[in-house]
Amino acid sequence: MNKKEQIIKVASKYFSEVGYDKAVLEDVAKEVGVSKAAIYYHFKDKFALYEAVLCSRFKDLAQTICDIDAANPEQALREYVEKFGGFLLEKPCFSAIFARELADGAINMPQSCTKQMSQILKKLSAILQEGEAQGVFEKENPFMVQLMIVSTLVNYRTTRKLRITVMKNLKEVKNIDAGLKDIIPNLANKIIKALKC
Amino acid sequence: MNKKEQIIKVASKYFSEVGYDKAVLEDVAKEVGVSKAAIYYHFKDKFALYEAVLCSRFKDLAQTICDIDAANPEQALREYVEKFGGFLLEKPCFSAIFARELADGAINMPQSCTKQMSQILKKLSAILQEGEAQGVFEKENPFMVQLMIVSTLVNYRTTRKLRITVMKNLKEVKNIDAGLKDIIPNLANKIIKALKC
DNA sequence: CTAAACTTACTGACGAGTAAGTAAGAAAAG
DNA sequence: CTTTTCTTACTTACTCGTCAGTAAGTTTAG
Repeated sequence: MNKKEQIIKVASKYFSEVGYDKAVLEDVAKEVGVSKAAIYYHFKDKFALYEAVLCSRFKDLAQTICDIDAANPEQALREYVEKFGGFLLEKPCFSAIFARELADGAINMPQSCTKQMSQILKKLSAILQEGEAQGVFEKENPFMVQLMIVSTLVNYRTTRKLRITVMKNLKEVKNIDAGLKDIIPNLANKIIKALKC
Repeated sequence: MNKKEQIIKVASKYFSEVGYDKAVLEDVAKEVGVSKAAIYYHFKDKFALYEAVLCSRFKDLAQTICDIDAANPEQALREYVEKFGGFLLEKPCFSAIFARELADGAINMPQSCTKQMSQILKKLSAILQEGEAQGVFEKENPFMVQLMIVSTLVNYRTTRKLRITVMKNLKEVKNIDAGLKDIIPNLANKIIKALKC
């Protein structure tokens, strides 16, 4: 791994943990073992570094999603959820970054990333339409379905500590929580069930 | 409305629009028509102002949710989604604030607010358990159900512009999107269907 | 009159970004 | 071949804008 990639990786961690505004390039630099100015050697500015983080992740995610090729719409939708969830498991920093982008309305998201998001939604929309055409799924707003999947997954990741806090306050929900990995198949089942005719 | 409440209201708008870090007290002060120091007269610091915004909203939301009293679990769950969504419609600034808190894992959320969140989840958990006991609903992780409802609703609100951008990129999803108000009953139906035995 | 509710004019910490420089290696010139 | 020049990949030591917070004072309301 070259230095530029090291910078991207460490920055990705900071953007994830503390968000864009609180992520400080001096901290990133120290952890990589370079000076802050070295980061400016490789990236025009802080935002360019953030873009580098975002774009590589969205590119990989879109590729993962567009590679879905299932025998039927139900299986395709299951794979959609599983592939999405699997990606979040594989890239631990991405959930929080994604969740913050959703929460902020993605107003500063580079166009290449919104393009990838469009491709991702296109895939989901195609699955839903095929399901509808085959009489397997009811017609449904793909944006709402997308958010039921995506925001649930990413926020499930980001709210881990919050859930523990909430559980401490309540007796009724003890030992009910699970990790992200465990809810992926569950969520897939629920989304499919919600959509089935 | 007294000055303190005006400050809370305007601050709520800024916290919603640009997030905590980017919300600048000088801007809040100008819009209220006071000096920044006057804000410090009423609130200890910026975070205390944020807490005031958060706590009043969560208190009202928890009250709204805990007042749900339906004849059966299915109706109760429907009301849960409708009341939650209705609250977000009534308090336009709250969705983005809530979404950012979820995305950040609510690590700085005051205890009184996490307490209210616990009460809200307690209500949902009770509805789900009653539904399970009556053989109406399958057993399900209440955190996941909560996020399917809450994160979908709040992020539906925050991603309005993003959805327009995404729609511009795609031909297949034209004229499919809807406002938050329109998806509330739809989401309720889908959640209920997903959970029904 | 007093206390509450403000004001102006700051201070100082923080962090993004930069100017000027250096070291090492590669390429070009003689 | 050796020396000069150029390039890449950094470095230190800043600058400067921003904004949270504050001191000292003034104004307003009761």
